[in-house]
Amino acid sequence: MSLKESFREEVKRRVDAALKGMQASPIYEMESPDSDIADLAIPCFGLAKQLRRSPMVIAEELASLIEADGPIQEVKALNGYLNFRMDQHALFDDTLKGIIRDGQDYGRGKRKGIKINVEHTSTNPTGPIHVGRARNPIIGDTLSRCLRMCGYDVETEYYVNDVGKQVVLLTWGVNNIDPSSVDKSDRDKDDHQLVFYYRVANKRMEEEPSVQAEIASMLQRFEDGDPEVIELVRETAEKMMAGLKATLRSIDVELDVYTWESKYIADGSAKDVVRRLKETPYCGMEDGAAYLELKDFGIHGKNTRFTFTRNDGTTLYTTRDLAYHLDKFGRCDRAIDVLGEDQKLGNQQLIIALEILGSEKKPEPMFYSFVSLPEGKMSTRRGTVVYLDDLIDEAVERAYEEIGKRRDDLSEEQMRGIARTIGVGAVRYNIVRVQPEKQLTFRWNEALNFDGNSAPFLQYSYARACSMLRKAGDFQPVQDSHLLEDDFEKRLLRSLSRFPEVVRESGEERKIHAMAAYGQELAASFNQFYAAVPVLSSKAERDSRLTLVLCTRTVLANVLHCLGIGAPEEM
RNA sequence: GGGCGCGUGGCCUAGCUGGAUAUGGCAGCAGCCUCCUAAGCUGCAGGUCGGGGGUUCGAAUCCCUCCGCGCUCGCCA
Repeated sequence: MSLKESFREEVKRRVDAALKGMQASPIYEMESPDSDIADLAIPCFGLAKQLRRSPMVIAEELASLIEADGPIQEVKALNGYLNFRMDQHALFDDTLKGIIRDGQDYGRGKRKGIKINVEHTSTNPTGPIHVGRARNPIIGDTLSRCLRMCGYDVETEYYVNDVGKQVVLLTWGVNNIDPSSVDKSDRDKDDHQLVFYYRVANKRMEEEPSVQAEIASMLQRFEDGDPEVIELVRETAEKMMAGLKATLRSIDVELDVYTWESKYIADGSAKDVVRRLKETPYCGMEDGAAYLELKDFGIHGKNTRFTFTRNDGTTLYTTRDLAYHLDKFGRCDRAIDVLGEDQKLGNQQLIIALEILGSEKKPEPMFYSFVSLPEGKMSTRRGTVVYLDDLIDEAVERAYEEIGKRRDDLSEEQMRGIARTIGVGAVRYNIVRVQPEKQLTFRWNEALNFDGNSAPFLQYSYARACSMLRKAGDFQPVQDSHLLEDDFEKRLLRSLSRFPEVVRESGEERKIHAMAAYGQELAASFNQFYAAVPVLSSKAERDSRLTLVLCTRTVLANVLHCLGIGAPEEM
């Protein structure tokens, strides 16, 4: 049990005993207020009714009945609250020891032996990743890292939609449109080149009935299993995917598994799902198409039908998605899907259908709202997009300029390397710092913010700590906090002690923005300490303070690691 | 129209399983490099927590209602 847990237990034990002495039933809340007020507080308002006395009086009475010793350093009544302070030095010593002992594993939860599959990104291979969708890989990757830190075995997976009209349309375009009639991207990446074919193909399909017919027949041949068309589509999708993977790599996102949707047609599992669904009592037919009636499952709206075959018996995306999830469940204990908010209804239907199929596992969706532009929604088809590649380039370039303003002692290569770390970090942090369900409007000046609540702020603090430790040379770490008496030092120690709880919250409750907020808090505590307390020039306290810097560096590194953001040793 | 989500200082945001003066940041103003990286630090200013009802000792938080924004309601993916 951690020190904080045993403190909590002890408080509970003593409050229970005191209430018993007052002939009151021990029904009360325990909360953690701001750390400058108390470590643990019990509001006495609820007890006031029971005891027919004012909360202030009750708090005073309880305070007089409870002695401060052991893990409890102080008991105080204030404003109708009974406030407890834990033995700070015990906590601080414990924190320092823990960080020095565990290093990069400080805050890591116990290995759980539970395998979680996190599916994320999964954007259609019809165009480059744009900022509207960029939340997906960044949220997915960050969540995966936080879950690993919690002690789960995590596998990340990209579900490639290589089936259906969109990708066939693109394939038609690539193979039938005269390249000289298509705009060229100045970026030498297949996803950027190919998207122009996609746009032209879309336009021509809308305008020319002959093109529409051609694409329809191609789609038909694809679904009939024509190897020639399948090969062509696969080729195009592979090219697109190579571009998408390169983009992901540039923001330090790599996925463990790529699963192609066409697999579930080829291996017959999608057909199998159709067969099984048709045997259920919820199945109905309309004009030859099979559907599930979901009105008894809490689905509202005009249409409670979940159609799972076309009238020619071929499968739909949702059918294959069912087969995919059943397959995935066989490979993990839990499955988390990071999805755009447009998938909400579909996902709800998917979960019900899985239940009808008798699946014991359910996917756990995590939704995010789309990023829009000030002038409206982003659209690959219309070309009203900001591409992630362009955002990254711009961010890295900006970071490079900033380094140039500050440093003249670095090589070109060093500057480029640091610029990349900072630029990419800034973009990732900016997305992860807000709750996923908040709708976001993309603005260049906000996306490229390097001050305040930003990745460079955390990175700067880390680099600062590194620099101090470099200058300090060898020293003996002091795993004892008795020389750290300053308020700035105490606040920093308190922040450091909170990290394990933040790991738990970010993974277990899937609040990855809590990790970002914590990083900001820790960096701020450190910078304040830095400004107020001399370290290298101090005498008796030097080793103690250097230990504090060392521990801060370790925890900042762990935070940045959870966020998937690089930790530059200088900047 | 139905469902789901969001609405917090000029802008972004935390808090939302009810509790003490509503958290940070950006932009603004005023200071701080003879000391460990000023991408930093200190201070000032800025709030009807969308509006209105209700529940409660207590509401940003729960309930009702209205308003605004987003997503969605395909034999698309």
